[in-house]
Amino acid sequence: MTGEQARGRPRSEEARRAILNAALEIAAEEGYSALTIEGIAARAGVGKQTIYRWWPTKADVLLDAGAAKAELRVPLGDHGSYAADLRAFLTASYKMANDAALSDLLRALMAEAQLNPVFGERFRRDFLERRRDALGVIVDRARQRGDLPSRPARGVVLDLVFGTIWYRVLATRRRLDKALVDDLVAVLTDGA
Amino acid sequence: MTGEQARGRPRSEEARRAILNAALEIAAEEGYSALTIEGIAARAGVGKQTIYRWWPTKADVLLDAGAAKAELRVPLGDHGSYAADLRAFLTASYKMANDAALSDLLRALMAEAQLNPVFGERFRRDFLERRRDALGVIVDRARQRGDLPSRPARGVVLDLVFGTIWYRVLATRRRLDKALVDDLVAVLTDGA
Amino acid sequence: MTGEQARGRPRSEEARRAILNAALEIAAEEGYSALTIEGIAARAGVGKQTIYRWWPTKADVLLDAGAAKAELRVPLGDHGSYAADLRAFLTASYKMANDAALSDLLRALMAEAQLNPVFGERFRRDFLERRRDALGVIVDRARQRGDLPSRPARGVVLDLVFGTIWYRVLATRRRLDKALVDDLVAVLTDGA
Amino acid sequence: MTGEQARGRPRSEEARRAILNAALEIAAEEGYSALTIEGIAARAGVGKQTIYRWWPTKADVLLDAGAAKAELRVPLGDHGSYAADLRAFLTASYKMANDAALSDLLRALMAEAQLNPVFGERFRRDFLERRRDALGVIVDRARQRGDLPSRPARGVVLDLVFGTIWYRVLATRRRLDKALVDDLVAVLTDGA
DNA sequence: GTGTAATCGAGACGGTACGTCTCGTCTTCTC
DNA sequence: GAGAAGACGAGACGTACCGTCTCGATTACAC
Repeated sequence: MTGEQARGRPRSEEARRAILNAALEIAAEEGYSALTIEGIAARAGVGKQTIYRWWPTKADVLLDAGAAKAELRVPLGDHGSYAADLRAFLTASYKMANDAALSDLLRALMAEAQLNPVFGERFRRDFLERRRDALGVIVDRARQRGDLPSRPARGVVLDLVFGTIWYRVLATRRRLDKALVDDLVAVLTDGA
Repeated sequence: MTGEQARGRPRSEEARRAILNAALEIAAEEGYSALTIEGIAARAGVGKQTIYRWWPTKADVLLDAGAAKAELRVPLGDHGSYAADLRAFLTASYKMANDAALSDLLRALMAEAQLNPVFGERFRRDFLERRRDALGVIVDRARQRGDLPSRPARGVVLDLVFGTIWYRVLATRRRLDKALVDDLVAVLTDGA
Repeated sequence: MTGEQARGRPRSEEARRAILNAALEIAAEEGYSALTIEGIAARAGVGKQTIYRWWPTKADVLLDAGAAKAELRVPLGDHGSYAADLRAFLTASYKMANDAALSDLLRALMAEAQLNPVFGERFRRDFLERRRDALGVIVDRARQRGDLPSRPARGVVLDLVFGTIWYRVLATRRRLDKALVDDLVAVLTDGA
Repeated sequence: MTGEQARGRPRSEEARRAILNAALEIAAEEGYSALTIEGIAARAGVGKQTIYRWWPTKADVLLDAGAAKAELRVPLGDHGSYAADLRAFLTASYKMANDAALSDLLRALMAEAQLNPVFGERFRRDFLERRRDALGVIVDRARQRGDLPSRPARGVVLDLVFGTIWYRVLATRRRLDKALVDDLVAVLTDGA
């Protein structure tokens, strides 16, 4: 019996969309730190309570709003070799990271994850771990192919790839480019 | 004679110390997001204006407070080889990263750097770049020794090392350990 | 049906009363210059915003708080002659002026009216003019009776009566007494 | 022997003048409530301490600054009769009261006198009582001449005259004019 | 001339209140 | 029962002034 019989007025899909759009717009136009629940409610033409009823923090609204857009852009198709798979993954990733709106969003979410431990946990589980799993598929496939160098360990590969990307996004603010991809692939595949 | 002639009552060194200590204490006890200028002022027994006079944001107070402690813990002595230098640097770094109070501080500052672009610029210049320069010394020394693999490029080495460390601190929250150091050294020195 | 349909949570009558009481209490206990919006909010157990939402300045809070008490104490009943009406009005007025709490309130409001022109306009319209109108009724009735001396002009009677009372309250701080009432009545009725 | 032998650097007459001028200028340009000790010091090019050393409050600075100007404008010459003396006094007074800058100053000082009891006492003693004494001379002279009506009592004459003037200045903000003077003289001299 | 002492401009100090902003909750009527 | 509206208690923000303090520099008189 899945069906708890819904009673009363059903949730408004229109309000939901208006909230997510408003959040993305404000974040894009004025920056994440200018984003407030009050502002979202005002722009969406929605009561504050409607937001609080469905999302615990403004970061969750944003995470929800950004989910569809960022999801599934990463190709996991088999390109025949570890190096080729890696290259495809990295290239797709750096296109995301070089999208200013998207990287601003990610930086804000990562920041919020540090400041709010409860959101941090959700962010890690719902976003970061999924990304790790995606790259993990590539690594596991390489291992099965016998394509994977003995070092570094599987976990370290993930740390190293995502660490480098995130560090450029958060710290140096330099664009990710083909040279970086080449170096990372070389390093992880024994310079083949 | 650099000396701008000081006019008026000189800055109180006592107040400065009280402010930095109070900030560190509150951040340690209650977390960065519970840190407020009002709280610092109250605990330090100081007027709020005295804080605003010398620091633009609470993050700058913390950066200043943490500066002395975090500085110079990194050994740049010559250990005879690139691998040995790297290992020493990484070992020292992960001891810092595994210090809970210190890593909490760093996570908060990195978060704030994302939310406040002006502080971000200061954080990058006054902290992150200095750390890069330190590791840069090791890489440059290796190049002179003829010890440095052709790949990855100097800049990528820095991104990769700091990226991995920061990612563990910010994203996976897993301790840095000897296995990680070993893998990083292996990867960067052609698995020697 | 005047009724603008009220939307949202209605104004809290309880908060309103708590604010007015707190303001009067603080003014009475510590004096008008020790009265602050923060203090009122704290004593009333109310957010500052709730005060700012409904009153522009602390003087307006006090004016509102004092309104009910000061109102209607002035008898306008017909005592048969101009002299008798005047005497009744003056006697009632000086009882008000000799009430320490009330005269402190009036002095503070008159002072604030000088310092803040916008409040001054409100004070004049909502308090001073109403008082003038009350005495005006007595003067007009005397004129209809044929009881009114040709001099002074109607407006000057009001200036003279209220001027004398206010001057004692503001400047000499001497109590108003029966002798003053007798002299004023004599002067205004041709010493009858 | 008045002469305490002055030791140390003597008081700067230049600073004193600069302070009084600055106070009058700011009060005239921005209004009394925008007048601050900091503002006076800044405009006068003077340290705040120099103001606090010589005047207890900003109202005292203003009282001092206005003293010379307001003083002695009131003629006490003998015009031969009580009515003529009164008329001369009132005419001079209403010219003062109709001077906008001067009446703004007086309103501010009277307001401050209500809010700050210590200044109030000084204001009463140093300004209001002197004005009463001046008019008192006229009344006393009338009594000696046998010119004075039996009513109202001497004190009430003063209350009534100054009360009416102050009330117009503080409350109705209407200009004082010849008609008022005529009515007051008539009322106080038995309509002679 | 060489103290000694009080003044001066400057500006930092510990405080307090300001008026605003946003939080997350609540209370109403409407759909 | 969900939603829009908007008032509520709470509390931090950054600013403005308060009145005090601590500097170095200046200016008088006393020795």
